[in-house]
Amino acid sequence: MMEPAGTPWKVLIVDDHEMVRMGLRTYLMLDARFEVIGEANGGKDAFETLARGGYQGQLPQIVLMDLMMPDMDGVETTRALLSQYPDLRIIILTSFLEDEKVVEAIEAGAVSYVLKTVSADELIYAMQGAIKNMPVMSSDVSQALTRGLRKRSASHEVEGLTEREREVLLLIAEGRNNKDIGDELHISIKTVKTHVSNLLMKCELDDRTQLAIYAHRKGWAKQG
Amino acid sequence: MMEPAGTPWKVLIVDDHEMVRMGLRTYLMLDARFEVIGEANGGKDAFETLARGGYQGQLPQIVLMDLMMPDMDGVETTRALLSQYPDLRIIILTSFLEDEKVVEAIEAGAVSYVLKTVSADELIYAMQGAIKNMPVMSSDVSQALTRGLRKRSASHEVEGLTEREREVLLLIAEGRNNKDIGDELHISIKTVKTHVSNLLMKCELDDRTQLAIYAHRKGWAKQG
DNA sequence: TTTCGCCTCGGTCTGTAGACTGAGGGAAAT
DNA sequence: ATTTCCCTCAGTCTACAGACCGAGGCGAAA
Repeated sequence: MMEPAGTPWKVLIVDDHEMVRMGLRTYLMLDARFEVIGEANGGKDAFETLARGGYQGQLPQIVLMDLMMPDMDGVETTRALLSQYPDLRIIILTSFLEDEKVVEAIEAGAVSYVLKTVSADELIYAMQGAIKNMPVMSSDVSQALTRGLRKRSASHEVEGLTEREREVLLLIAEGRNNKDIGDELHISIKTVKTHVSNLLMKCELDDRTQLAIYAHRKGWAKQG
Repeated sequence: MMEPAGTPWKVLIVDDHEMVRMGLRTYLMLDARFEVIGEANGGKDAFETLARGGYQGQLPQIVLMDLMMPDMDGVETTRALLSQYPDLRIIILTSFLEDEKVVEAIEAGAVSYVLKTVSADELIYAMQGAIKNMPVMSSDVSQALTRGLRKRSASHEVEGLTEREREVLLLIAEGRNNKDIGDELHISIKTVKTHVSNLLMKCELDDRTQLAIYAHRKGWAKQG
């Protein structure tokens, strides 16, 4: 990825909040090194537009991507985009600092993870880092990253449950049914049932209600 | 609240995300009827600045307030501000549509509740409504409001669970099945089902797993 | 006495849960 | 190269869950 002297880096903004897109555009208008070539209000929108040849035939080099979007998750979109366009530099923008999400985002190939509370200066600094493929993260974010990694490695040993089983367990602990869980995890209801059966066997319990209680007692459930 | 002809309405933006503030300011620069006189990055910031006399001695007439902020909640800030400055017109801005939050916001005195996904046009329309003290809400929001009110009125009676229903609920929260519960309480499985159905209706939940979680969240369950 | 709420029980019916069996693919370890 | 583990999915079957219907007894309140 060579910088053509004098040519601004082409930026795509993906966020479902128009006012955030507007704010970002305003940020970047201040800096001649970047040019916003397009906006998308969701992951699907972004993906489809790129598949159709980009914005006025242009492909972005940098993508600023919101994490929480209604149609396609930012992490998921990151994975999808990078599988097609591996040279994209994707920066995740988010309001919340969730340890797991940070890990997922970086795993998905995002170069940086930036909180929406940052100033224009800090964002542009992160974007400059992105060009050089150098992650620029605040100490908050890097702490969350290491915490998330620790949690994950720790939870790998938890009760001999697999990653997937734990995901299913947490959703059960939220009161979701199998159909719901399948939709959430993008797997069939059959597979969900398999995981539930395995959970019941491993935890030596009789039904999903007991699983939900179990998770809450262990403090694994959200807002428990 | 009289409109001085030709004088723009003074707006205060309260949001912890600088890029949202920037976006909003850019929105409002397009409209001469509004002038952003100040910004705050949180509830406390806003409150303290107003207490010190406002922004360059000016007090806002309209406040655009984010709901989720780290230091002081948008609803809380709304309540606090209105108790001091009852003429403020506060519009809540948020990313998420939570039934309860909508109700709380309106109760706190916010004139409107607007999603961050709206366009500049729609926001300005809501602000014009705010001037006239007329709530302008999308159908999404008004539905959430009515849903939230229903839920609340229902949950006020949730203490209207009968003795028997509470007993059944606690047993469900222990992970017992209907047969078990029937044996425990010396009643038929049919009667247990009746109580469970009534519980589901009163608590507005879908199945016994959600009932168990509900009881645990309320702290009603044993060893919860 | 009538009314009302609660508890009790029955039947029917549909949908989901969960057990059980079998099977293919991928990734990592040996 | 083989084993092993995990994730995935299918089909079948039984049991339970829960909705919806109706109904009787019982005690407290109007």
